[in-house]
Amino acid sequence: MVSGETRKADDASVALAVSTVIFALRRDEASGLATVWLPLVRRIREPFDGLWALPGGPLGAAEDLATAAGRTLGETTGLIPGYLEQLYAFGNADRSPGPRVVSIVYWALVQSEEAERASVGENVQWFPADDLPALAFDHNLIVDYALWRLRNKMEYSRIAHAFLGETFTLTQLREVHEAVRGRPLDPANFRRFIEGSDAVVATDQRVTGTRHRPPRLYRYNTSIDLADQGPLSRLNERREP
Amino acid sequence: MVSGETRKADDASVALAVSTVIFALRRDEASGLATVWLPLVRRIREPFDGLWALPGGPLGAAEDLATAAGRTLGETTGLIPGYLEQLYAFGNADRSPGPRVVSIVYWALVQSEEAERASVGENVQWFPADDLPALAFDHNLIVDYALWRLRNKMEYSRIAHAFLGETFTLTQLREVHEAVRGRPLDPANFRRFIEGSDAVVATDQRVTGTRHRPPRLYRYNTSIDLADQGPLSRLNERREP
DNA sequence: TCAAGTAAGGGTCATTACAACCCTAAGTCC
DNA sequence: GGACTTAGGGTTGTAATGACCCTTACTTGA
Repeated sequence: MVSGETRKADDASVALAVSTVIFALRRDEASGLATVWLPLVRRIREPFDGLWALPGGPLGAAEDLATAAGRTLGETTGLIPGYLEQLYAFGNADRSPGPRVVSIVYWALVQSEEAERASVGENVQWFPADDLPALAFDHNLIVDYALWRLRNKMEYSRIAHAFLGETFTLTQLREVHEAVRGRPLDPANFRRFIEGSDAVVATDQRVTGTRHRPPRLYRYNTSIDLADQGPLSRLNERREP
Repeated sequence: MVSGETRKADDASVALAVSTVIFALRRDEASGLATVWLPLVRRIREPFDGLWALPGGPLGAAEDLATAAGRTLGETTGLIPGYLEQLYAFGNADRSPGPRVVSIVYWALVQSEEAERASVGENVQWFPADDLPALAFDHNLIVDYALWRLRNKMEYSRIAHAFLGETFTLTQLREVHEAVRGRPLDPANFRRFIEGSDAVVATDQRVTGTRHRPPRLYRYNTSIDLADQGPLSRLNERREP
């Protein structure tokens, strides 16, 4: 008959971790097509010593969850995401051998240029999101879910610009959608769709030096953004069958 | 450079709680219209002593998160939900005075008849979801978010039957949608929509004793359900702007 | 200097989803 | 038997979407 907010868990050995699935796009030199990649971190202790895992770490004492996700991501990979949203809390009793771990997982997007700059070494590497090796814990499941959320959300939301810089052409924006959704989109229809939603604002600049008609540069319409995540805003989710 | 899955939080005083927002429909005697209600539990200790709060409790040592949500819900309210899904993990550092609490919140639906049977007393009461008093912690925010998720999901998903019994008429199903979405729906269009999706299967039974043409009873098409929650199934979410 | 090549950017048209609306069917009630 | 009520089926107009076409404006190569 009592709300349990302030009771402690009976078993104090439940550890709380925060992890982040962060995506960037990479262009394949051969085909010219972009695909979705993510950085993973090699574990250097048991369990799953030597396997690849999501970047993450423990929750700081006075730290919000999203802050912890950003901080641990930065500490392990050096990346600063342009978009960050809670994905799911994974806490099945059998998801980890040894002591019980509940992971609150975030998913994030980062610009390609930013991704290039980030530290990569023996213990941090980028992998193609739909062709991963066996990961530590239930992290394959987590990545699959995050990838599905990304694809789903790309269809109704305005997150694509988090993969791009300040300004971009509609073709670049279309290529982001094509990379995530995995199929080509009609350029004319895409243009009409984007300009119909006021997701984007035309600048008066154009890209010169291409071998064709110079495309106009666009900027994201930040007057709609406001807050973009979680329970504070209703701008961020929509459907699934 | 290390995945933090098995490290403990620096501050062991972070408590992990599981709470549930559970909705049922109630028909207003006067207007005949149904609205969304939820049960709350009165707190009997500090902080927020005497205020109403969501049912919940601590996570058991070897217990999955959803199991803990169902268990604590049953212990405090006696309700057994027909639908249960994770909502969000609330963990802002300032969401509770005193020791740090991270709450993993679930949302659930229960049949009206089941809701009637459940224990109600001085410390458990039902409230209309749109018109709540000031609740303990950030629970007003949580309920608002859950309500928004319910309304959103009702538009693309097949969860409405969780408010109803084994069999039901299309008018009953339509009234559920109307109650949640808060506006009347065209009966003919609704019928076509539902029969077009194979969400529902006609039985050969009809309801007799009404003062009009006897309506056919339907049953939900369980061959599509399979799993319905979380990362294990892709059947459960969709859009938001 | 000019033709070929390429993507930008604007348009049309057929198909489809959906909302508004109408009409008949099949019971009960008086 | 006639009025009343909801079930349940149909039609029509409109908006959204995909497939496709055409012109524009630049670069490149002959």
